[in-house]
Amino acid sequence: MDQVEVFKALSNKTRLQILNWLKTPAESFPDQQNADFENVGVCVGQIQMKAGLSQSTISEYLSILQRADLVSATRVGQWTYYKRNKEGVEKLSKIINSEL
Amino acid sequence: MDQVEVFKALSNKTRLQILNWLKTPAESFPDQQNADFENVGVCVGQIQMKAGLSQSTISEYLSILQRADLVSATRVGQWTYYKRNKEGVEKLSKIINSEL
DNA sequence: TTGGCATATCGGGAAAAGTCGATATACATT
DNA sequence: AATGTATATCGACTTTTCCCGATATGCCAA
Repeated sequence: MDQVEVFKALSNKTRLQILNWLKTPAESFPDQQNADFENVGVCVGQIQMKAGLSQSTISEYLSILQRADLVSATRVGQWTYYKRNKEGVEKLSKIINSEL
Repeated sequence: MDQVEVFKALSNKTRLQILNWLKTPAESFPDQQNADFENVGVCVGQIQMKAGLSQSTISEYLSILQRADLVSATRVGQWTYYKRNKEGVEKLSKIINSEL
């Protein structure tokens, strides 16, 4: 894992917010109450609406977070669901505690 | 504390290295064996030599780390000694564990 | 198979970061 | 006072990031 890439992914207010929303999706996205999105995640459109930036920007932000192993994506039909990647966040936490 | 500013400070290979060096200065700077720099820190020149970038760049990098509360500085005569800021790093660790 | 959504990718303009050499400042020594 | 040394700041240039609109792709329904 490239540590710099992870910190770059976190160097943006909106991306930090997204990660924070995905930590507690039920609270952050109360409108979407159909699926068990605790397991699948939240689709791009919901995140985009809440963030208030353009669709292309949010799509790119999510792939930046994914490349940093901070979220994972699942495609279902025409939707892509993103969820927090526990392992990646824990790895980051360990790096900070052991190296910084 | 501005979280984005902290992550930006960490979004650079050299700055990450510096922080890592300052975690164990005795091992990272074996040449400088006079003072108790465990308490005071390491002067800019030593860090610059080890990093291999220009003096102005390292000076700026150190002030970026300082603004992010990751290091602290002490001026002694014509030298400025930088050391790791335990509190700042711990605060960062807590943010990651509670918000991301 | 055509049209409509959801998402991804592309191209670009503006702003910020990376990095340098030159210069300024501040302290120490003679 | 003059010189030397350590660090900080400035100005400039290049590279990267931010964020958009436009377009492409992939999937679904009629």
